[in-house]
Amino acid sequence: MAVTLKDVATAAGVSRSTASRALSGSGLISEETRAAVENAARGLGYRPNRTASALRSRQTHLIGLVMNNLINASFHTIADVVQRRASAEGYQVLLCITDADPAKERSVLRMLSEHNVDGVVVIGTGRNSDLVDELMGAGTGAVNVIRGTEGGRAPSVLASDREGAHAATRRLLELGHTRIGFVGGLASANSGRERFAGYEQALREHGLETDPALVERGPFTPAFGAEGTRALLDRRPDVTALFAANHEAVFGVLPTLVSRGIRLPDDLSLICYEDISWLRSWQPPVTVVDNGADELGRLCFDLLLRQMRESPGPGPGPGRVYRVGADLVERSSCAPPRTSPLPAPPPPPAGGTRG
Amino acid sequence: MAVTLKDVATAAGVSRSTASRALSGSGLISEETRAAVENAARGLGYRPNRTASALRSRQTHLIGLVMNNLINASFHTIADVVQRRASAEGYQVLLCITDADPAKERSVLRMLSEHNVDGVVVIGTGRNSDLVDELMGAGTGAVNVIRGTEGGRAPSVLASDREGAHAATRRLLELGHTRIGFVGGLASANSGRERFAGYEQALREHGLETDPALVERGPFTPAFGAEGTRALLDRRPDVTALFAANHEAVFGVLPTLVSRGIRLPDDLSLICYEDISWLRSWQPPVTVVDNGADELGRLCFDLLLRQMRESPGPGPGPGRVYRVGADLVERSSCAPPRTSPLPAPPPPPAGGTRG
DNA sequence: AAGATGTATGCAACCGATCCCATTACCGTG
DNA sequence: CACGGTAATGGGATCGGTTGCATACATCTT
Repeated sequence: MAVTLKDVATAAGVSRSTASRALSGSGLISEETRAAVENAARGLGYRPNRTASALRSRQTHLIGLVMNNLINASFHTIADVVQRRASAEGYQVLLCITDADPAKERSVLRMLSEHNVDGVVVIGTGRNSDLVDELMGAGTGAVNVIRGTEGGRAPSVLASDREGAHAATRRLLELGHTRIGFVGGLASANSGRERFAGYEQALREHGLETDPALVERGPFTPAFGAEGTRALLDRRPDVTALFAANHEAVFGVLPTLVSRGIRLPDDLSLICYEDISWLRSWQPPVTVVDNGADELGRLCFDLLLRQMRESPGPGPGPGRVYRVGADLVERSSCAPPRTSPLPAPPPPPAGGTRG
Repeated sequence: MAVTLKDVATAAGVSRSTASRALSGSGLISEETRAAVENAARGLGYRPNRTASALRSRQTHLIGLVMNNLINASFHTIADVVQRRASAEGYQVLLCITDADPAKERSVLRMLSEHNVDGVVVIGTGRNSDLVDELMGAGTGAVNVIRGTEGGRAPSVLASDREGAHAATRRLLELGHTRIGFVGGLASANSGRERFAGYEQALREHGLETDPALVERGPFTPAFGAEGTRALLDRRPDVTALFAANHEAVFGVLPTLVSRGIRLPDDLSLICYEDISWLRSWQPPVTVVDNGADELGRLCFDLLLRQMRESPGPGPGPGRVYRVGADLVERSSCAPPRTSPLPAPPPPPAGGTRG
């Protein structure tokens, strides 16, 4: 039904091989035959069959993008960047969502191998390095992002969670804050652990000890952000600055501050992790740590592309680790500590009346 | 290098055809040969080569997902749902981002055709129905979501923007509001047009005329949401309710209300379009119109699956249009109109001091 | 002028699974 | 016993490009 290379060859009066070489640009072809073939192809509306091409040439121009979910902002930023870079280089992206379920991850990696992808980007998963190594053994490229594998052959592109948290905390200390609250993720997550470590390190370097009463750690949810903030403010009303260590929590932290009538930066200073777009349009614009999600995406695809272009694959040694820096983006949510107490906690939910 | 069907066949002592039938489950196979082949396959770690299978059987088990961007919440919700449903049915998703650029769209659709995808989901684009029709002519399935094509053969799954906006506005009217502000998208976007129409219709049905001073329309950005809200509040301080007609604007609307010390629902009632997760954890939780993004995703994939399972494709008539309802999700941001004026506009940015 | 390079092209195998068709084996039945 | 029918399997073409090798002819070398 569809126009095949054979049709083009016939129309141009050459053999299939010649037509193939003319269109792929490889091999020796006279300028006139090339033109003839190209005209014939255009005239017939020829579309190369990539499946057939992939079968023979062992290049599918497909890459797999394996991630826990599409909701997390860093994840879909990376997905976005990888997709754009890939398509600019003639690769298509197979989107795979695993819900952080190791069994799904394994089945997805098997699937990708059956589809003969040329490369794999694995976001935020330090697991299954055995399957990834197996893929690499078969000549497939692979890169880990956000989380690396221990001892796997694939290179890793990691964020600088500890450094970012350290910079944020130090900035607050420099402004004169000494009672800095931490609202962030559990130690069970790598990023939660690292960011807390950065926070503690900055305090230590400033001669302060971590005060457990100033620390709220819990799941990566807005609900926890709200709850944790409330608890922290109630327990330590003398807190003068807050470090919100992940953007999911921020969705809970900010509304809670608002509902208590706490104004930034006069009543409280706030720094958030990850540069979510709406933190820019917040009143006032919120100072954030940009974890470099764009750069993570760019770098990891470039590493993958390099692997895919080199013939066989890298040596058997463990994959190199690359770091992408985190930047403190100063906006207007930080100031020196306030001198008077925080506004009173909110009045009990009164029905529709106002003072 | 890799284990092929031939190896499995040899190991099991049968021919390639028999091995193929045994593994694919089609055709007549004795129970014992099937078991023998399956054991051989397992033993050798056989992975079917989907590229080869696709070439011969003309089924790639790939579907294309074409969308403007990954950032828009409805879009990535739909992408998420489609990906999950697809992978549950053994299909993989090729992610294509077009930035709403018609030229990119066309090149993406051509690319998908070259990759021989079994189906295509086109989100939020009413264009290029010619290329989509061409795909369908070649036996590929296709579905439009959010926006349909005029006269194209692919079915469309549309949201109920007008009805949703109508329901929201009516709810505010029922509470007794008569000065209801509209902050939303330009008429150049379909959703902007439809939602505004629903707003106007509800007012009309209530015997009210649209007051241009209460309407702010602009780009789908937080910046416009903030700016529009400020302008509207300044122009009409007697406004008692606000309908924020898209979630991008909401990111600007809410902070602006907060910065003016306007409390929900006592000072102002607010309804937002699209059920973004953090509107649930806002203080107070915000009443929203859920445009049914999940259901849009589910339905459009089911329609696609049906097409892909039916042999050739639908008749030549124009594609059917399906509607997914919009639900008003009542939370706590709405109340009867206030009786006293709004709090005064914010003080000029004073440097660090507070009353 | 004969041999050595080099350029342009065709032939045919090939990638790995699928599937039409032929073949064989085995059953029941008139 | 011959014959029709069905179940199970093998043979080999096929999907549509790609690619190694052979071939043909032109150009260059000494």
